[in-house]
Amino acid sequence: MGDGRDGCDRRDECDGPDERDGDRAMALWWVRDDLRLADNPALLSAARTGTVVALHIDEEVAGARTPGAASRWWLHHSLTALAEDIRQYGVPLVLAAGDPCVVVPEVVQEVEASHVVWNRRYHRPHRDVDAALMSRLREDGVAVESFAAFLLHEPWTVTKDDGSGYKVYSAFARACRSRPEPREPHPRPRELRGPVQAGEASAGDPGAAVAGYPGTSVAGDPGTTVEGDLSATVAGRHLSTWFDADGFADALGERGWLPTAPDWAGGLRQTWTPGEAAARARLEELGDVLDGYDQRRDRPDQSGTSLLSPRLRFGELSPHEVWHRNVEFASEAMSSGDAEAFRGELLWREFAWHRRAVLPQLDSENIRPEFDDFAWDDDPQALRAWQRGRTGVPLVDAGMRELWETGYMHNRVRMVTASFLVKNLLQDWRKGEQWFWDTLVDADEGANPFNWQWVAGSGDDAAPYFRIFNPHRQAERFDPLGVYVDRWVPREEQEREPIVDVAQSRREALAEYRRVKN
DNA sequence: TGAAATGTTGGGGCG
DNA sequence: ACGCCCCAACATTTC
Repeated sequence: MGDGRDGCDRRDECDGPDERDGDRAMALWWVRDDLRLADNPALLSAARTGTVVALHIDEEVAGARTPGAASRWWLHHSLTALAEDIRQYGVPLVLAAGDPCVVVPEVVQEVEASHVVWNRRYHRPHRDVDAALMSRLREDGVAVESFAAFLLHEPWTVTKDDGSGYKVYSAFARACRSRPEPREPHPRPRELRGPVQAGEASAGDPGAAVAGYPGTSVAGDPGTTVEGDLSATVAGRHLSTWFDADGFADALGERGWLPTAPDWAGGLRQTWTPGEAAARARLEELGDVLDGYDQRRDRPDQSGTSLLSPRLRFGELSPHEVWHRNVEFASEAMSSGDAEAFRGELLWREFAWHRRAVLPQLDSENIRPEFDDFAWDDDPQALRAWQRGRTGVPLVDAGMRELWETGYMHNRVRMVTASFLVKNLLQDWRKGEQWFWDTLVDADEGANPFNWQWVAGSGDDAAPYFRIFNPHRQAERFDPLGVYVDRWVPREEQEREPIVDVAQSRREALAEYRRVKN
């Protein structure tokens, strides 16, 4: 674990597919936060190796949180989209649950996989699981490889001269920019083969695919035959389940990731289409977004942000693809400030993960220990009012309602609402972090706790404790006509009395911050 | 990726 | 014409 690389080779740069016709190797692609076909080095490697089976695990990992409710909603639909995409090739997406160190070897045995691949992740509990699993599989004689795909710069590749990591964003960003340009994105696999041939599996009649097995030549593609043992039971189900859209949907539904009573996901459905195709469609609009981005990204009353955060969170797009698309637009007569500002946002995401990789307690412990003394107010009513957008402060309420309704909140409003919870309501930042974790579709183990500690002032290179947003002033500056607030809060409600005196509570927060500092 | 408090300056009203 | 005061506008300091 010391070097943080799962002990594997670096194979970020994949050459073209191996021409190994007749190679019947079976590769298991463990799908995590990389729900895409494009620029997916693990999938590309699996496709070059031979026949591919995909696996997604509802994981129980000590020290790592399960995704929040909004993220589960997203994951449900994005997995559905992915399963559909790979079913075209006869590649099944197997769903399993439990400890990966138990589940993966089981699935390997069931599908007789000779290779296992995945793209690396960076939260320490996850890295420990991946490292343990890798050794275990290798002991069993299984070939295992992991790849870099989630970040432009893996945390341990950006270091100061003494080999340690960065704690200050500006220095980190400078170091990133002085490194070699991130690699170009890989194409989708040119060939992708599953145990069942394309056409058969997606024909809507799983029985036909199963009946054709084994050893049946598939018309139109005489070079390949159906292979694998469909009588096997994978993750408690007959293998044919995973080739069948309905069978897959049933199994996914059993995870219980969609809300039932009440169904709070209506706004999410209206706002988002999870899946790689929709992600790519949005990426195509990046040129429009970048025009004036430097100024407009701060304006919640304008659609000036990229909306790519959940795409990156779930890996529907790779950061490499986003980065290079940005560069492409930047070279097209775009004011360089706009493209540069957007790059800065991508690097901020990298920085959050750079810190997270060495701070497994980032979501639970103050990075600056003096904050352990802070006398947070424990007021469930105030917390509730904040969560539901009933604080009586229009911009705060607008943001919290946007979040509840859509699973998203404009970035500037995130800063304002977070500052308000911590520095006006004096509630512990962890309560806000937990709420965002549960309600944001882009909640990320790196960015979410990192940004909360940044706002609270308890992180390194955080906003200084005295930097307190005045929500009225922020509304004046960034939503001058009240367009954003009007969208989320009815006019008459905007006249309500705030639950807290903004000026007074600010002074109290400053006094408390001053006390713990000394 | 702040905002309030405090300090400075300069124009204009006025005696 | 001059000094004084007020205060807006801007700059600096402080939290």
